[in-house]
Amino acid sequence: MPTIHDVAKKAGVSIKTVSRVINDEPNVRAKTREAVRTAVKDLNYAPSHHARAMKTGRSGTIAFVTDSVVTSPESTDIARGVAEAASEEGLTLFFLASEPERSPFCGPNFDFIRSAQVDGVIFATHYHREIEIPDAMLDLPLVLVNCFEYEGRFPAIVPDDRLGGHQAASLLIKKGHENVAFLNLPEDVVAAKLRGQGFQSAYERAGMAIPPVLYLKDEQDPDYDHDVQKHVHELFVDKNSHPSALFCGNDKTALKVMGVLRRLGMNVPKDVGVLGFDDFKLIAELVSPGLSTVAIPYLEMGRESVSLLKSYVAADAENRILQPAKMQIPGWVVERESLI
Amino acid sequence: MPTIHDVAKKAGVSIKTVSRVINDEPNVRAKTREAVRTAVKDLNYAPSHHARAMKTGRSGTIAFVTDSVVTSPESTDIARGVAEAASEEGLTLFFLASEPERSPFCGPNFDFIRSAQVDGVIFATHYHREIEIPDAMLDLPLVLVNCFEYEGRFPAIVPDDRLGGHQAASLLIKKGHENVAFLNLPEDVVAAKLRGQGFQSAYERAGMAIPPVLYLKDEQDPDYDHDVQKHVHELFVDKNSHPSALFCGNDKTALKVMGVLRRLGMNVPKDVGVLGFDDFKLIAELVSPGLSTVAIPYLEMGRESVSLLKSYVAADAENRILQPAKMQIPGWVVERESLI
DNA sequence: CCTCTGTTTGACAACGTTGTCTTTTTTAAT
DNA sequence: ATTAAAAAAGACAACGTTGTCAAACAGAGG
Repeated sequence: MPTIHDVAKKAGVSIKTVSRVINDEPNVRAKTREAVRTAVKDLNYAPSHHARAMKTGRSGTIAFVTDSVVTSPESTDIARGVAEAASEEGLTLFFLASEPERSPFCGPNFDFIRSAQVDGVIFATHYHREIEIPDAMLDLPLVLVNCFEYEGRFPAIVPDDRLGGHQAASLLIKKGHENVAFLNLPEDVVAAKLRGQGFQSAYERAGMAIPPVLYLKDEQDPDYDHDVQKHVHELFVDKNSHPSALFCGNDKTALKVMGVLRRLGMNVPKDVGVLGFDDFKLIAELVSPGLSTVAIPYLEMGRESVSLLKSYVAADAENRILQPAKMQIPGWVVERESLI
Repeated sequence: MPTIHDVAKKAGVSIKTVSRVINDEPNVRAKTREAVRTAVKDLNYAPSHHARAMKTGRSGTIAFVTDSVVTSPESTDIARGVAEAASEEGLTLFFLASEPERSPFCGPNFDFIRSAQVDGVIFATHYHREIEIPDAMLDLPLVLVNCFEYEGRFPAIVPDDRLGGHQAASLLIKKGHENVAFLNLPEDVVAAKLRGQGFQSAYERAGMAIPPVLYLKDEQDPDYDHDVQKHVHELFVDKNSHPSALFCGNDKTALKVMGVLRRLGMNVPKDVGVLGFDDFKLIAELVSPGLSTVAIPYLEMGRESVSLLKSYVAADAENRILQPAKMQIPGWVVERESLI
């Protein structure tokens, strides 16, 4: 690899002049600039990232830390958004995986973040939840995506799950569904609670009977399939309450539910409407009938985190402090064929 | 951020001694070592990645370049495998996205790879294809995943698509399906050609009539849905050839096909069997009936690429040359309920 | 032609490490 | 106690940049 010295020698100038040219600094004669440029081309010179970072203290890199390596649809979209936006902003991404059990900012990851002088950090979780961040992270611009800290010391970008539940309910109400049920995510999940609240509040405000919210087991649970089946059977067979529509905690569950309903001899959407959550297109668009669902813009949340981080980095450089805020990102309803 | 000098002063030793301790070098007295260790802890010292990389020439980072930011199931699994394996090996990942149209190793990405002194590069494509690599990349250890170079100058890890097609056909034959059709990927795709060959050769060897291979339009094509429908209609309505099973180019297509069949009033698997390709679990496991499909271990391919890269980096360090090889990774059949 | 600006260029230190070599200290052997 | 050898510790340069400051140069006005 050629260095700045090689370029300087080839162009017959000092290294400082080369430095000026490659950084587009003023006070270089056009002719000199040209000479340096050709030398750079000829030698195929690329300035050393490390030397630069060491001298200037900024590396032009940000660390993207995630608690599960792009495994859920949400985390995949967040990662995509972050990657795309970073690339557009000229930032390079360090991709760090944290073991889900441990705190994301301890051990090798944390050491690395500190040693590598990253300009900032984005931490994303694969489901909406609260997390703990060690004090040491206060030194560095950090943006949270799909998670938040209780004390609110860091800016966070989270989906507005309460609104999402409300939107789902509003759609159901608009379509005249009075007898419905919500097959929600597990109760200990932040999103589940919020969506449940939003869902019920919409029915309450409409002056209608408040529909039940049922909590399913975790998707990872080996009993998950059976649990879904059990709940659907309870509603339609045991209790025979026959709701006219089911709102599901996510699209995957919705698909499972549709399978169970079909096996019970019921037609979706004619006999029962089904409404999902997340708008995971790969599923929602593919299945027939197409799944109506509440969309959450995870990709845009990822993108937003980069531009938010940039503003924090900029503030940091000027020794200003930006008040961290929690951004609740609204979703919207996507109507396909599974609910009429 | 404290530096090695701060630690040295605090521990009352020279910087070189600190360096020895943090690098686990010998010839340091236990007591001294302990003193340094506590100073490191107290000051919360982390050695500068950049200074180190500059001095030693190795950065402990590898660049993961992909032509589409984790958008297809394959690329997601490859990325996961790479990320996991890299983390286990103590390597840190640079995540670079290349615009699909342009060569992956030009422009900012390429410059970055050169300036950042990465120890090696992994390049993955989101579908199996041939690519061109500029000569300049010969300087650096580079492993290709899901793609290959015509000249074979770089090691490549690709799925054994011919075998995959063969395996699918063998299963169909074993189950007694004589009248079948292959709704393949678009003809210009490498994988399509190979799978088609493997598929037909199995029937040929069995001394049976060679079934037709039909090529679908690209999934991105706005006419894709219609194209799938057209082909299925042709087989079952127009020509009335009524195959007993359909082998599909990927799981997504298989799902579409199942939808069309259902609308035609046919039951899967009783009236027609359906076989997919890729074993994209999110789809294959979720849908009912569960989709039988040919699994390709993309995750393991990603993992493998990291260990392969490591051996190339090691060889490079010793000035040895490893002969690049194309690894054809075999898949296997996963039987669920869509084919009897 | 000389001086005074203002522009262009260069010399050198510094960033935080590790490698090389030297010096000091300890241990072992006489 | 003396000496040789081995072990431990340190001084200093170097990696490839950029920032600071000083030097050289060009152009304008007298």
